Amino acid sequence: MTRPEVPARNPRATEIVSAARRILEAEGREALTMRRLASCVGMKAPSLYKHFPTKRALEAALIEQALLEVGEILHTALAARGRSSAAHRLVAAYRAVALANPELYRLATSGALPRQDLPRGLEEWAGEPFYLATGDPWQAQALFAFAHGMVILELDDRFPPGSDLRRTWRAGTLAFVR
Amino acid sequence: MTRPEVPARNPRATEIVSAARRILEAEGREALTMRRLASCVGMKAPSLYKHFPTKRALEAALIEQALLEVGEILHTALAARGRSSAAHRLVAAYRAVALANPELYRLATSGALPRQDLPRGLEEWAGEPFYLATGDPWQAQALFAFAHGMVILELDDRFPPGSDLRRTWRAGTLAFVR
DNA sequence: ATTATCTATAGATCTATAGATAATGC
DNA sequence: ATTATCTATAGATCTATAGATAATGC
Repeated sequence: MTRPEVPARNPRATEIVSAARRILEAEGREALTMRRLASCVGMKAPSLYKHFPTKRALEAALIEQALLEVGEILHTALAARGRSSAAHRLVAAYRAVALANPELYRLATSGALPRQDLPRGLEEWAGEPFYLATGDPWQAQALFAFAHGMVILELDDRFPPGSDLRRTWRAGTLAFVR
Repeated sequence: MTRPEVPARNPRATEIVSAARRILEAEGREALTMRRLASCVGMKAPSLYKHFPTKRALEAALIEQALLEVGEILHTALAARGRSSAAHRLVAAYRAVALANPELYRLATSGALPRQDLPRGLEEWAGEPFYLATGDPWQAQALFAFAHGMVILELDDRFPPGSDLRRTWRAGTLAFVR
């Protein structure tokens, strides 16, 4: 599978998406309003609608970025062929990219995916490394579910305080490798 | 660990929580507003504040119910000692209770837990079966992360259409049992 | 006396559209 | 001529408080 083409955006739209991402990461999803975003790029809220038809479309652009970056990192990790197993490299990369962009990760993975507004094949391409690493669709989905569960529980601070998550990641990944 | 005591609530407060749960399951988290809830129990929104100091407190009451029910079902599944392994019984019960109450599950597991507003020890008691089933804290957390990941991805329709999730659950659970 | 309820309202938001005006590109 | 912007505003919400009034329990 080859990295899907994403439609090019003009500079202003690109700037808007960057600003949206900064607001999202700095202040969370609730803070990302059309007014706040507009003021961040030096315009008024109604003007944003010349660049994105709805707020959903803007969020879809952020999700597109997230999937592209995650896919890129996972494919790279898989291709690295280090001394650790493919599954280990994969989940380590997955955790790293998610924790580096917690709010973007949350936005991209919680709730329904706006598949209509996303480039065709992007979702599949981003998830492909799990299939390549395990060679089995069910193992792949299960490993992905484990990784997502770990990340989202970690981000939401759902594990008992003082948990050694490094060991938990290892225990889970080892289960799949054996 | 024994099931923690939860503070008793008077009939009116109980009725309010039940109505909140009905709204939540029927129409989702967004629909659960103080006004909508009030009208559902035949009062005006400001009157609710005589029973719950804030909306967060009301949500905490719902989360308390969720944790109690999940804990109950998991402990029961573990105690059942059927022909399948403890881990298999556990995740099957987990999936069943979550899918039967999808919006409540989402409310109880997404975002930070309002630990201040929950009975002491409830969270630990609800999660205990994972520790009992695996006998190892890291395996327990990893199995829990897998189960939560599966459930939330399933609820959010995140798996490719036509996925045979029964097989995915089996593949993941087997990984931990071996 | 206490409690549960009401009305009225403060004080904030939001997303999105209509229509006018300024700037840009042929 | 087209595009990007603005102002003004429609049309909805929300949570939560203040203070008045009715119902209940001693």
